[in-house]
Amino acid sequence: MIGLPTLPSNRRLDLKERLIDAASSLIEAHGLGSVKARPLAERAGCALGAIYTVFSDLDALIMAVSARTLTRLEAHLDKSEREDEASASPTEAARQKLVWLALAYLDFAFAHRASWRALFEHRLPEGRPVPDWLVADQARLFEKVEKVLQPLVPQLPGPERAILARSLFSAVHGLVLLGLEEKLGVMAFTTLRDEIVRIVSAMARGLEETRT
Amino acid sequence: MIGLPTLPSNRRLDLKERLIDAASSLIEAHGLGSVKARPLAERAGCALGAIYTVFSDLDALIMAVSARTLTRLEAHLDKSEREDEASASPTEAARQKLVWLALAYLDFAFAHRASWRALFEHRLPEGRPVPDWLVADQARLFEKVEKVLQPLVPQLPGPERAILARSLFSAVHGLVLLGLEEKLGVMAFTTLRDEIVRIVSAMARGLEETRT
DNA sequence: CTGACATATGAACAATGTTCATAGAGCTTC
DNA sequence: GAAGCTCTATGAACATTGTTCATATGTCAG
Repeated sequence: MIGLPTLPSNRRLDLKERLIDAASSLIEAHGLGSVKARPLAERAGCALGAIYTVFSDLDALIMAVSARTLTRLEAHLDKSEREDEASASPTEAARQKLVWLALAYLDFAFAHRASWRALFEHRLPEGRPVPDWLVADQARLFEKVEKVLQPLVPQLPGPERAILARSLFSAVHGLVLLGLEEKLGVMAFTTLRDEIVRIVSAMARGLEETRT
Repeated sequence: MIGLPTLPSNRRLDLKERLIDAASSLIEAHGLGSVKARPLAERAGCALGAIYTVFSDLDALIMAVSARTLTRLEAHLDKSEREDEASASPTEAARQKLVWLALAYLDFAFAHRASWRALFEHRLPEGRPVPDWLVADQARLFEKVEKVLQPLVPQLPGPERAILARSLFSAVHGLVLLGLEEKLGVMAFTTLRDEIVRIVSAMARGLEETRT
């Protein structure tokens, strides 16, 4: 066997990494359903049983992939926030930011379709709770919206704003989800973009009216 | 023998019905993942192999369940439309109808959680196309929204209105989907109701503004 | 009643996730 | 470097699934 002598813990981490990579590329190539133990072992260059020395089962591996995808998604959204511009008014700027955030979400989903879909498609066996760290990772997405939302509805109490943020996120998520859903005939990307602009703008305007 | 174009005797139709019932109740009780061949056969009171005399595979059976669920959903939404009231203006009435439609969607999803979820959770193996009749069944949902939408955006050309209807549906779908998503901590039903009212109203108002 | 066709059956197969007895790698001690 | 000890990696074996197919059973015309 070639390879430099590595400490056991390094080897473990390395294997973990390789398995996540293998699962990622399988998902991206043929969807969540193609994550099978034997192909995974082959791609990661390890024995079948080795998988279970670093992950308790395939679900745990898939959640590790999800965590990585969420990190990348967050980074992608952060990038979009930096593209600020001077705007007429603070509410105008906030509205603009909301739209950008939504478009960035669409871009990510489009560019990494299968991985993004796997995030929501994957379900744990009945009765098994989602780990707290994964829930927290997802909750951070809502917080991003919440921050941008602040100037639009300044009078709204914090908890209600959190709920509103979740709702806005959900609405955009629905647009992207069904827009890219092949079951319904995928929408043209530019059409989808326009629709997101239209709906998010409409929501933002509608929200402003209720401000007082 | 390829395909199953056998003559539909009464016994066959009966078995088909029983299998759909069995699958339905399994889904409602323990989710899509619990639809397994052997329990199905037992519940339907038939032999294992009998399943494959009326359905080409389990996916076909699940799609039959989906068709039934869609029919019920449609009926449920139609009921909500009849609850009309005299309103101040035509646009006011349309806005109200949109909200009712969305709330009816939420009610159905809440009352038949697992079946409703199965509608979107189920995925065919890669490369197998969704049958046209199922696509058509789903498309009818969009049409319902489209009809209600007409008075709100009368100047919009037909095709664009169809797209807008799909977008509105998608947004509401997203709200319901993530609102009932246990992965994220389910929202209280009344909160979710309020949020749907808020968001749909906001969208409707926002759309009206762009009318001219 | 008999033969010919149709239908139902469940044992057997293939694909899959997971386990575990075993082989072997790495480390310590002499 | 040999011997012993611990910890890891291995893949054959098992359990659970969807699906098939040779066979048993039913049906009905003549």
